[in-house]
Amino acid sequence: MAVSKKEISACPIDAMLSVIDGRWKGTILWRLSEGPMRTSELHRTIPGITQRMLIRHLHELVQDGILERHQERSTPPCVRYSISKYGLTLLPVLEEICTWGRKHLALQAAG
Amino acid sequence: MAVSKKEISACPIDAMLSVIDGRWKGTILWRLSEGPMRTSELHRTIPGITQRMLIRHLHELVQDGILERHQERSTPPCVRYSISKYGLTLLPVLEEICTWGRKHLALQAAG
DNA sequence: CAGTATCCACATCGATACTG
DNA sequence: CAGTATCGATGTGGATACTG
Repeated sequence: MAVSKKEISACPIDAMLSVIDGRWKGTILWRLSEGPMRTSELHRTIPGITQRMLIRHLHELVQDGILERHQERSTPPCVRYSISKYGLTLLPVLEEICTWGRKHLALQAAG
Repeated sequence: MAVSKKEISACPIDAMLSVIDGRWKGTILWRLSEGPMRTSELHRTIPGITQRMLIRHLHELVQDGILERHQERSTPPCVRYSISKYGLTLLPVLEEICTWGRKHLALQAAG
């Protein structure tokens, strides 16, 4: 869109959507809601995602305060991502979204 | 995105987001939650939206069953849009999204 | 392993002009 | 007034190769 959702927007709905908007962010949060994970682990368990998009989305989520990045200084490097305390406040909302979405899919299937 | 959110997706979150995704859909639903409105009325009260995008989003929302379109056969034509019974089930979720978004904006403003 | 750099494809959106 | 058609801009994501 011409006005990127990344811009500062006065609309609270857009503000929230901008955080979870992105092809894979929902899936990423879903996986991480089960516990911290390494980058490569996420990469393996999310079919179809490219490394570029994975890293990109992870960093954006960190930027927004939703995720935390823990790096163990070692060779080769080991980075773990987890949902931050702030990110936890997002999960109930995602649940609601998911619930509605499930019903919507069921209705679509029914015709 | 390459895989359009309009595609049939097995992910409930994407399913819900695809319904409200679109530069202006949040705002449109917001306005219509206060009551039915004519196309021109919406056009006037949503600053910056073009006629094309307004109509486009309205029709998509009708397609998804969220809105209802009432046409009075007259010259010139008079069309009113309102939130459908099904669309009403979406509003509480939008409220949740909005609430979280408001807090998020407040935090951003705080730094 | 984690992350970056390029390059490209495509969907969405905006501007404008037009129709019934 | 409600809606369509056309065209161009651009943002987002994908493929691939590369670095520390």
